[in-house]
Amino acid sequence: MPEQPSPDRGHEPTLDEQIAIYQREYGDLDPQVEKVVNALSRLDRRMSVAYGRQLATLGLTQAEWEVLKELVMAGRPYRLGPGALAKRLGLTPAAMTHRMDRMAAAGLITRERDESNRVRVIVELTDEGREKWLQVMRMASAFEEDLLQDLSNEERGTLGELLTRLLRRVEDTQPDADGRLSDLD
Amino acid sequence: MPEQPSPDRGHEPTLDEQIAIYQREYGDLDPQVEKVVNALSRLDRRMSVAYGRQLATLGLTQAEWEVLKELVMAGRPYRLGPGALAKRLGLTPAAMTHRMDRMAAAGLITRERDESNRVRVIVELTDEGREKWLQVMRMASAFEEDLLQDLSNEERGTLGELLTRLLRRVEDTQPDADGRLSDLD
DNA sequence: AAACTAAAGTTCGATGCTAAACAGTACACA
DNA sequence: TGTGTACTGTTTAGCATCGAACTTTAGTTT
Repeated sequence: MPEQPSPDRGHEPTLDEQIAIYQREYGDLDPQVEKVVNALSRLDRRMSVAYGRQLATLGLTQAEWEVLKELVMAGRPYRLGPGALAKRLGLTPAAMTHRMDRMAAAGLITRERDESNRVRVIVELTDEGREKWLQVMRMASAFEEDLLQDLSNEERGTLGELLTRLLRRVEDTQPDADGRLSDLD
Repeated sequence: MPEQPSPDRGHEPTLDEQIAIYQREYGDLDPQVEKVVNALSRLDRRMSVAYGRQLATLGLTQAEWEVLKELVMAGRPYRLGPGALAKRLGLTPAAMTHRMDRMAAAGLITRERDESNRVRVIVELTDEGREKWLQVMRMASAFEEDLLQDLSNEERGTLGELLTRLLRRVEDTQPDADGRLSDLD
């Protein structure tokens, strides 16, 4: 088992280690700024992975969850056209067509033509789809509460406020371009 | 141009609007927690998009950037095997093979057999690859500094500390499983 | 030595995505 | 009435990825 002289430890560096490396390789960095940005990025990644695992236990893919979420957010009767969905999710209409095929086959949505304008299609959440959404929300809110459990109420407020200010800044600086922005809240 | 009676406003809800909708559709939510989690998620998305745009102006894809970053992080002489890269980036070895093909063709890396163990391959950053990395770092650090410009030094410290605590929490709770975790710091 | 075992990387088939070409419907205007 | 134009959703071709089978090499065992 020759692994002694091998130059490969498969070990991910800690946040502080990573910042130290960046500073060594590129002097002109503010460690405080790097810490915020990299912590943010790592945190989001870990959350996405955790989320993905929870979805898998319910037999859902990330793609399906995104669509469910948008339909619920649209409010009753939980209807939206494929085009609107595609725009909200930042997908091409082509991708949406295929996603609908799969989700309709899985019984999460129905798809029918709009009789008042036969070019349009109406995608509607099924009862089963809505039930899945509720199950995910239960798991997700428990996970999120657990994630923040070490923070006091005041700290949660502070964090929310600081993040909101950053968000406003980036939204002002980098306007939407299209409508293409999605995530897995 | 018939768009008046259309049920589709392509408009993304604000953070507060979104949280209000969630509460309407699913009562059992802590708005403070939702605010933190959703702001985090939105922020990361916006940053990724901004980052992707900057990379594009340098003629780089996100995929290429990830590989450049890992090679530099490995330190001089900026060498790593495809397997180690794949693990760090959370890709299958198969995907790595193709990425290498493209990046070698683009002159960002070289790929040669390890003569001391002819099953292994050594991927090494070219001077051009390193130069690209530096260019990206210059743009990125400017962007990050701009993003945080509204926060005082003290606020930056507080934010970094709070995020770090969240990160520690999630790392303890959701151990790595594999080595598969990457991001675009 | 000869044969197992383990490990690294590549090749192969299938999936989901994008971009671009396409087809069908509704409204405007002559 | 007929033609033009805009808008929707689907189809097609190409690409990146994954999972699994395969090839080559190194070390281990007998």
